[in-house]
Amino acid sequence: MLYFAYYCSTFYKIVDNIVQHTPSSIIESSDEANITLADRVFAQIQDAIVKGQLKAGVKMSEAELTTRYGVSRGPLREALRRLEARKLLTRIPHVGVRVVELTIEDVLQMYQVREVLEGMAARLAAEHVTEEEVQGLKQLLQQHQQQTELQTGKGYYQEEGDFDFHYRIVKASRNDVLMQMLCGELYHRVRLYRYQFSVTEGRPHKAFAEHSRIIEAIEAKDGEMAELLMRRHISAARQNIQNHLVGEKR
Amino acid sequence: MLYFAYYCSTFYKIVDNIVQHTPSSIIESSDEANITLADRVFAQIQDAIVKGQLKAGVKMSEAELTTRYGVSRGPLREALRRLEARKLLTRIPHVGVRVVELTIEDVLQMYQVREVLEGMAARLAAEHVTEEEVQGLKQLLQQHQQQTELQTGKGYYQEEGDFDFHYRIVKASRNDVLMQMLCGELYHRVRLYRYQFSVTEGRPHKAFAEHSRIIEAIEAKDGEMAELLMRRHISAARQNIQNHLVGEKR
DNA sequence: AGTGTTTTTTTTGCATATATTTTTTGGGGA
DNA sequence: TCCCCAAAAAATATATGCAAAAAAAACACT
Repeated sequence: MLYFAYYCSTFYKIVDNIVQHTPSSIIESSDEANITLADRVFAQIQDAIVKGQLKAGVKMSEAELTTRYGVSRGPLREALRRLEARKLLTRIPHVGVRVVELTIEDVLQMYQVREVLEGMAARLAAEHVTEEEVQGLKQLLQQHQQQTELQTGKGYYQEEGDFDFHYRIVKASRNDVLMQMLCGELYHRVRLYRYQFSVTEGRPHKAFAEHSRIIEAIEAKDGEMAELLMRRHISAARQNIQNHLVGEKR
Repeated sequence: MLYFAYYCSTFYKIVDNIVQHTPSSIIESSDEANITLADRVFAQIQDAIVKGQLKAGVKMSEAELTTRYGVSRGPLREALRRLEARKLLTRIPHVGVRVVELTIEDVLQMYQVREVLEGMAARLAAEHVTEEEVQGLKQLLQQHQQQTELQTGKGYYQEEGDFDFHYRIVKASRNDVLMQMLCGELYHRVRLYRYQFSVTEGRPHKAFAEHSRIIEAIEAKDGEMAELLMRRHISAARQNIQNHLVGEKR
């Protein structure tokens, strides 16, 4: 039973933070359906929202969701409350919930916050990273390079892969509060934006080079430099968004 | 009905973020009980946790809570899910929820994150603040001064008043994402820590002087200085905690 | 006496039924 | 034709009942 509790918290980690190593079936419980329905449907709906299967702004009636996901309204509502707390749903009492609609301002603000938080993460990562983690990062980068060169899996690098990179650095920071803020909240909304605006952030090669330098700084235990590079990296992404999206209203 | 929606979102703001201007009855809906029970009990339990009425680590059985707060288990469970999402409760499936227990490491990490986020908030506030907000901050500071001098309301300044100060600066930053992260999540846990560790952060005069200088920098639209001062302010608080608490285990 | 097992009890998880509230729709009047 | 009001329909909010799992207690055995 202690084992059971541990198992559950592990599952949570997998669901809550982006999982890179099993990019296909994030949702399904690996072994048995010992997880509560509320947890399962929470992960399912979150995934559907973040991947754009549930479009922004659409009304999500409870009746429809219960039939689609095969649960009763009790656990469904618990899941909706959690998604609401994550700002993936907006809810009006007695009216219902909708998939959140992001504005350009929201996205830019998210990147502003990411800039400071991930800068901090990079600095801390440089201080606390282990040799294994550095090797893992290098290996990941190599995978990205191959995929970029081959021009296959273009989407992968720009989505899961990118988040994988950032996720690992945050993890290496050894600050759980930071980890939760970035991986448990912001990342989901950032992923959401990519679908809502259907943007493909067309600077993969540049981003790749930036990732490479960040890893170098971390490996050299140069926290100051790692922070600076990471901030520039995210700032560049933000300006890229700003250039592309400002003008197009919404 | 549009009015209704606006009313609700306003209520949310009041409940979600610390309210200073009506420090007594945060929980109760001002007018009528048009708010859902789940929302009300969420605010009530959060308040009880943050104020230490529900002690850290205690098991909270649903049956007990339903009788205490006079709601059925449906809305109660919705509230518990939201509190779980806020990391104020920890939950083990099929076992139950407990009030979160903070470790020293948690608190120090929280202050580390606060340092960067509130530094950013101060910088942005200096860029976006209005004249009215500056006057309001000065007025607030004056109130604190009086209370500090008279040695009355000592508790007020150290709790609600302190958060009020920080809250206003974050609000002046005009970044809603930042606002939500600090006021919607971190602050609750920071408040919680003060009760769990029953610490009175014994540097009120210093903190007061620091607040004063931060306001000056903001008024002068010196974002860089405001950020620096805010970071030092929070860093000092963190080191104060570290000095007092490290050694005492837990 | 202590430990392991089984039974009982309690608690959480889930589904359904009832009650409010909102939305829609239809009718009447200007 | 448009607008307003009322009644019906639909959706959300809440409470209750049932099932399953975990905790507690009683029992048996060594």
